[in-house]
Amino acid sequence: MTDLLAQLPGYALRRAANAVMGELAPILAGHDLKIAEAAVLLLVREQANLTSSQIGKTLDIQRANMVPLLNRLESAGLIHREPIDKKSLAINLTKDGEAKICEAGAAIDTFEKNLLARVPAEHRDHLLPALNAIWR
Amino acid sequence: MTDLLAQLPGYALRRAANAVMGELAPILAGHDLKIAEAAVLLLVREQANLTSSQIGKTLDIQRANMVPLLNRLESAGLIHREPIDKKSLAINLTKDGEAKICEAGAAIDTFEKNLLARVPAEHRDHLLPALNAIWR
DNA sequence: AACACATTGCTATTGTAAATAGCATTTTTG
DNA sequence: CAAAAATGCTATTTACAATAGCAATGTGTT
Repeated sequence: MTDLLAQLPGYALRRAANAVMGELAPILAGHDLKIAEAAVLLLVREQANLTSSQIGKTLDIQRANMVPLLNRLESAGLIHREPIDKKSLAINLTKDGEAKICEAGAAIDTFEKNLLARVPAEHRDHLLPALNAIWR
Repeated sequence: MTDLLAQLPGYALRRAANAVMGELAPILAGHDLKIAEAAVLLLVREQANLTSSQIGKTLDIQRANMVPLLNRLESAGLIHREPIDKKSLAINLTKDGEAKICEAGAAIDTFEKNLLARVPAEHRDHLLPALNAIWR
């Protein structure tokens, strides 16, 4: 029908991302996490002692918006902030945070597998490198 | 560095879409259009006499949100609404609307070409079918 | 024809994510 | 040491999408 729009990579990208995030959000909501929060937890698990601004730079979240995000994770007992020097704070997972991202991570892995399964086999291995080439 | 996140297709999709829309928005803003508005104009140009709800279904925009969008396009003189029956309105481009989407469409085409050019040649032709398989 | 039901376009409101601007403190650098 | 940059934060604003409800019209069934 509207093949015109589906022939524009930009539009397809927009629709695909909306669709996928719209599916992922309720899954993570089942773990009481938002998408951006899960991304922070994954990153913090991989790399210890990151500061708020380092996380923000990596995930493309502005400093001002990191504050309420980290506040929520901290008051949920998932992370803790520890002073590095008199200016910076190291962000690390708590025990609860490790457990949380462990179970949520499993759900994400399943989700990602299902996502890739939707892509025809001949295109599947090209998706990730193509996407990463666009933004990295 | 954070290869973990870049290995998740869902995350790469999110970041790529954000990056691309973040680049497209100011280009369209130069034509006094938002992304969703440009999509409507492209659709309406391709298919005459669509109703608001048909456009909404095609572009995945809710009826309630179609109203201010179409209002803006109409008051900008780009579209006009004409009664089909006593309930429905046909949306069509005005002369100005045709001119607008003609010039904006050229900018979009250039943008899309540049977007594809970023993708390594061996992955390029797989991007669109892979994305469309995800949401269509 | 009469009825229940769905659709259309709309209003009004809410919620949420992201952007902007500014500030005090601290660190870095030239 | 002085100027500039970085850090974490507050407060505000903007943009966007979601929700609920409504009157009018159209559709389908019996």
